[in-house]
Amino acid sequence: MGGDYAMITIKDIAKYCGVSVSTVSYALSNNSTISEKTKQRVREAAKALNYVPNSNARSLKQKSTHKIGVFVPGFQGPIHPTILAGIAHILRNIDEKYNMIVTFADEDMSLIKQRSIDLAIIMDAKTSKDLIVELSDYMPIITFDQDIEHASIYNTFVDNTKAMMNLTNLMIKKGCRRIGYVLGSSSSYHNELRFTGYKEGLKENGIPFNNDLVYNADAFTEFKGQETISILLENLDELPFDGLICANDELAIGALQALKEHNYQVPKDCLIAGFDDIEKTLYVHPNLTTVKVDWFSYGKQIAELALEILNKKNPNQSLTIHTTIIERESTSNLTTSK
Amino acid sequence: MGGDYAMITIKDIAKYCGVSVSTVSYALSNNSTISEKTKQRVREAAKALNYVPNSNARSLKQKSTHKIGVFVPGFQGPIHPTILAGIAHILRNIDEKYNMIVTFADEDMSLIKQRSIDLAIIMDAKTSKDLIVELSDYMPIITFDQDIEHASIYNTFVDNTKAMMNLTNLMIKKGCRRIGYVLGSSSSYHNELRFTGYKEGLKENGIPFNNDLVYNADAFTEFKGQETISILLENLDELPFDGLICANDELAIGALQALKEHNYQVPKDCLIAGFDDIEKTLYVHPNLTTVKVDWFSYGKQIAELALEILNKKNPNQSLTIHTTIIERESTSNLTTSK
DNA sequence: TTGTACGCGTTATCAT
DNA sequence: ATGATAACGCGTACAA
Repeated sequence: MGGDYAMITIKDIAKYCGVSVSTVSYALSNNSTISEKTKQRVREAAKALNYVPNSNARSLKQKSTHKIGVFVPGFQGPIHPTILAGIAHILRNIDEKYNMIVTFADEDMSLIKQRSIDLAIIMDAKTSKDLIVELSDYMPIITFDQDIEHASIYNTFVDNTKAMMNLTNLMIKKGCRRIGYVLGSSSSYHNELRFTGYKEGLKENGIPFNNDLVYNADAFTEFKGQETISILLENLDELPFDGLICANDELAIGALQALKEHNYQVPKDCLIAGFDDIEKTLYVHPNLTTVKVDWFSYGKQIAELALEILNKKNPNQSLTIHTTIIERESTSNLTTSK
Repeated sequence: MGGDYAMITIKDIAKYCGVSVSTVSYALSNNSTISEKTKQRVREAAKALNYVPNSNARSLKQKSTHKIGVFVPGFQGPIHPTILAGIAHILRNIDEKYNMIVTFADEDMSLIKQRSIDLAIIMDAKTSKDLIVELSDYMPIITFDQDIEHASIYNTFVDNTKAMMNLTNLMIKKGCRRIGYVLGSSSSYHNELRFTGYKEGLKENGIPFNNDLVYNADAFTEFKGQETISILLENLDELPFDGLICANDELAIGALQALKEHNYQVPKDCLIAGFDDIEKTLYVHPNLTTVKVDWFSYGKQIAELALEILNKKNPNQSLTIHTTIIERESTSNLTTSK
């Protein structure tokens, strides 16, 4: 028989202590005009009565909820959980308490418009730019992988291009001279950025870009990676590349499979690398060199950005997240030098 | 240059339309005492001015937030994401809108005590019973795998025992007569319940329980499963069991590995099954029979329970979630009959 | 040092 | 059919 959930208010404390509500309010917010003695009495009463301030009343009055909303497309996969943990880590360790509340991104984003939160972090790629701009009328917005120049919109990015440049550099340093590239889905923004990084990496090292070494899988799946490279190798007597960079790990794992099927050995005959550091990169043989984003650190950076915004520190409106290359067996030394 | 995020209130609409605030409020809530004409005018003004009701003011007045809080230990793994999707699925498809808010379970559960939500779903096993009981003073609480008899606490369970009974029945039906059991971590509640199910399954079929066929891995890991069975088999010429039930999938996968290493064939020489339906059960050979909980459906059931509670329908305070056996190769027919 | 009074935005009661 | 006004719980300027 669910009860009535009686609520204790400062009024109750006032009555209990025989003082006015404002005295209670002042005492609880540790205002210096209240005598230490009454403060003590009020605090004890508050504890005795199990008083907790009503957040709705407080938010209404202060025009601030002390809540940060995170809008995710879903909770699947390793990325979002880790980012959320990073955000929570920062938010837990500050004195001024902020609650992190997570929700599915939906059409209307009502939590924002109804002002249930003070700041929104939109991790959902499907939310349209127009909607984000509209939402920024209500509160500051932090985006992920969007590029919207607008007041009170703060964009965060993974530096895909730089990361792929670094990977290309690595292969060249390892002795590769004919580096192939497997493209992912052509409609993807990431695909383009990563490809650019590959080309810039070559350029930086004075290696001419050769379009014949670019293979378009037009998807980010293991299957397409396998198929693309398999079809290629069927008509060739020898490997056209001594290194192969793939737009993501799935493609690389598929390509690795295709190479094995055609009796080429990695990393003996060619090096191979992917992007994203998915779990499976550890299970394949040889295990796969890849680019990893430190999502936990990213979460922490977002949370710090959020706090700066809320504290009106006018932080930079663009934040780049750095990446690390995870070197594994698939790029240990090349032995054949053709 | 963050702006000031001007807020439009019913006051603004009232001014705009030249009516009083109460008229606006009535019009927007479609009260029958307001003429159709002014309703129309007010609605248009609201749309023109981009009016959205302030949820804090509304909650303060109505003593209800229309928000449901879900407290999770983390977002890792396949279970919680799926449950959340199930909850969201129900909450999206009702006319009376409720927002789902997800948070990490922390020490103080301030969102509850501050009345930022109307009902809490606590999915975190670490939250103490005492705290849950305390929290139930503030609002209805739905728990997971707890057993707390108390007003306004609603417990939900997976029926581990029944599931394991069913699995034992299946093996017996397939011809097994000497069924072994691998225990998981002894401190786990689930471990106990599942073991009970195994014993009851035997009993139901008139097969005496034999403690020599119980192997204690004392953990839920693949490694411990492998180790436990491997050590066992080293000192034996033949298999002591013709079926092996493991307290979870990790253990079963480890045990499977050990059997292979000792040149036993599954399911030819013995059947094997696990519990949880983790993804890897599909990748091992033979792929693994297991017990699956339909977490999406569970999420839907929780959400429906929540709505019944909020609508004062006085639902049952205990909800059992059912399971399904997923039959795969590891329990196809036994061929050797010793 | 403490109390009175008002406002935050909304809804609901009571007049008009 | 519409408007004035009180109330929700809290915070704070001002008065005492």
